[in-house]
Amino acid sequence: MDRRQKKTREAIFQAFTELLSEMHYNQISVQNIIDRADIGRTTFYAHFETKDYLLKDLCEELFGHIIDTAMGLPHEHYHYSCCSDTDYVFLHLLRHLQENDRNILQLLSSQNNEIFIRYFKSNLKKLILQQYADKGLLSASALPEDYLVNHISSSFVETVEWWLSQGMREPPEAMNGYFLAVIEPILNRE
Amino acid sequence: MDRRQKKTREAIFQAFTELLSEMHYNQISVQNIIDRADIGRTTFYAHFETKDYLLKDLCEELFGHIIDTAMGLPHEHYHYSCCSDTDYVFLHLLRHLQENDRNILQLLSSQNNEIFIRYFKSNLKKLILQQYADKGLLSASALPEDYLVNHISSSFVETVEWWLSQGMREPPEAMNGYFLAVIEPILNRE
DNA sequence: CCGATACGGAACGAACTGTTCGGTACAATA
DNA sequence: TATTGTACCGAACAGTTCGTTCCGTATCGG
Repeated sequence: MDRRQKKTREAIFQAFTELLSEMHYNQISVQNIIDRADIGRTTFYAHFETKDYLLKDLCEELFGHIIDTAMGLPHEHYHYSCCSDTDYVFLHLLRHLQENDRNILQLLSSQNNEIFIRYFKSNLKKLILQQYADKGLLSASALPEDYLVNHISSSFVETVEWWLSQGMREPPEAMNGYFLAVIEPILNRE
Repeated sequence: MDRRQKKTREAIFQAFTELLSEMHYNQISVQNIIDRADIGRTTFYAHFETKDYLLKDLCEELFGHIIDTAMGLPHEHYHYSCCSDTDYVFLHLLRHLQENDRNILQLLSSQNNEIFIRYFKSNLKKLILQQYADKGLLSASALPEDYLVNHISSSFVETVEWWLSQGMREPPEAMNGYFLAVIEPILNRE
């Protein structure tokens, strides 16, 4: 990709991210983004059809990246790791979040968190399915599988939200413990 | 309150509710509401400072009403009811929803559901606190109380969301069962 | 019946949107 | 180095929405 193009795209993402942590999505105008990114009006529309598409692209970059690395993780590590895959994957996710990659924490705890929570959750479901469904952990329960998958991914996301709302005082290991404490009793694990 | 005022307010709520079930909140303009409600521009702004405040008022009417009746319920009924309060309150909520009071279902399952889910959840937390915390059901666990309250209210809301996404095929009793199945194992109930 | 007040309609300046056009700066290639 | 394509910029555009103002009319409660 052209250096100029990449630079502009980054500038837009950066400006947009800053604005998102300052005000609500609805209140942000394209003009705001243009001014903050210091680019021409035409340039913005050459990159993104609309503000909604910009949001969509940003979210796909953010959460697609995080979840994909987490999904690829067990395969790389399972030779060295003695503990259960599922335990490790969520802990890895929490640690990854703590590193605040691409300012994802500001976005998740901003006024706009609902937007990002939705993307986060929908990406998580794929991961949950890979982690649990394949192993038959969901099958023995009387509950529908998709109800359980939804419950588990929601519970993880809320754990993260609660973590943020508390100022991330607790270490990732503790949060992983909380999450497993509300999930494990439901699963079919003998 | 003046009849005219009440009538206008209702017309605005009605128009707004219709529009919300047809398109996304962001896409609705004040002009849309005015046209649909068939009122003057000045009149709208005499009632609501902005579109956001209109949404806020609508949500407070909707969820405040539902939760308040549910919170008052056990006191009215506990003389006649043999089953546990907590079991009954959530079942009552589910039945209440099924009756589709004030078209609340359209709103909860529309493109705008995130908005209403948030209000729903925050109102639910009060109810959860009343239902569980007073009885010491949350105390014995190693988990923080507000983490648990958040988890329980989120789980209920997601149960409702899942119910809607399935077209509400299952009866309220089944959904109540699902909800209790993921919550009961965590609680301190002997 | 009368004073208060809620409603309606027209018009306003300001802001934002998405597009067009012509000119400039930069990138890759030969 | 010269050329060709492409990305960027700036100004301007018509169209829409917003929130407010002013004034006349209709309706309410007492």
